[in-house]
Amino acid sequence: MKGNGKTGRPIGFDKDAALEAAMLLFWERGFEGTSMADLTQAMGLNPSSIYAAFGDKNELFHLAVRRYMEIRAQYAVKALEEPTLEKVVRALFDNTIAFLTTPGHPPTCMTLAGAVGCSVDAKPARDLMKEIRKQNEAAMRKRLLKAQRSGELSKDINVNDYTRYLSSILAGLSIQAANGSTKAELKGTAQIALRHLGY
Amino acid sequence: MKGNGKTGRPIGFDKDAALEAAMLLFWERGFEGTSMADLTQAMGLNPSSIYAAFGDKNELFHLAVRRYMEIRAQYAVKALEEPTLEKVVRALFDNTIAFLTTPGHPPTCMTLAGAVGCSVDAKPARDLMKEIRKQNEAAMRKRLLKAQRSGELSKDINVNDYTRYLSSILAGLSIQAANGSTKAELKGTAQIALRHLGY
DNA sequence: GCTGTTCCGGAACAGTTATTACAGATGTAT
DNA sequence: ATACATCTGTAATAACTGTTCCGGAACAGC
Repeated sequence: MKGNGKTGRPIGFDKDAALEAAMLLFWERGFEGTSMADLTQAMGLNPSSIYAAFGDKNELFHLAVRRYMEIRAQYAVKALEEPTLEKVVRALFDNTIAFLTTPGHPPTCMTLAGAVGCSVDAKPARDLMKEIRKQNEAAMRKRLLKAQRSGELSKDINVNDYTRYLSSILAGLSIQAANGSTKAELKGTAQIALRHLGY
Repeated sequence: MKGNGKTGRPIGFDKDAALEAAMLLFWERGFEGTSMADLTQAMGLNPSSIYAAFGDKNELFHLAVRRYMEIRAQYAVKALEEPTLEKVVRALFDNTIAFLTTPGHPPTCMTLAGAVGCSVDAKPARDLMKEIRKQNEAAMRKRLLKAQRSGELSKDINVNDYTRYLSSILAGLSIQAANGSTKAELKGTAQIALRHLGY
């Protein structure tokens, strides 16, 4: 890592593709359930190449999660950018369900599959998942506060509680999907949620 | 396992206490995050004693989960036994929150901490968790169907969707608690949920 | 007292874990 | 062409994985 990168033998593989493969494997098996041997196979690389390009397992996991957030989890960010509160909430549900039922990746949030219960060694990974879940919630809260200021959300409502409520339902949907619920079933669940929310 | 158990050296430890220790460890660290070495230490037993008394790691996990369901997770069963639908729903939230905030054990459902994402070796454990989550949901559905027959729940409501909706919120609360939410925060969340449910 | 059965402690097992060392290959810059 | 920097493949590392084996201890029934 000390060179200027303009000399020496250049890297012989697609770094993005390799990280994508690692991300998908971590997503499916979690941090602890994914071994370096699994990763070498899925990424098509030797251990040394992985360590040189991405660091150790923890750093690789970090990078994989970052990639997940930037490429896969933008549906939530996009939903919060909708102009009205109703559109925001509807988009949150629609996008989440579309995300959870997209073929080619596990039907769960990586933040739940990554690590919930885990060994002491994997605690950093678990804390990272927790941190991201809280960040997502904070982004939602920010949007709901804005809606409250604009009058779309009653001033009588405790935004913190309301945020946690919404966040809970969405996390619950992820568990539902992991349980094997179909897209139609998830939509039915969301419809009831939306009705109860007044939409 | 061939003897009649009436002869030979008797067991020298409290089987229930040992299983309780194993259950707590699995609850906190999940199936994969808990090693046999961890278990021998927590249970205060040698490997041979564990294998003789409980079978291998998979069987021990099964027994631990069974103990969890019988001793720790009865709050959900009890809630469903309430006489009216409103009392059932209120008890589901109250009991769940009390459960999640009880000191002495992790602030999550074992069915979520046990295994969500995991290696292929741990798939049986993950499937067991999924199976139990679905069983819990089936019990809720049964109670809601009864409420619909008695007229407490509108016939226009799709009970399957309604069950999944309730189940989702409760699972979401468990994630909330794992995120570090306090009892007061969980109660605030539940209050909004109850209001939206019409209570 | 024996005899038979079971349990206990600890070492040993083969396989896997993440990680690194090393030799050779492959490129760039001069 | 030569020197240098980096990457790649393989093999080794030490620690840990779940599981089993074995000598001896501890009990029940006779």
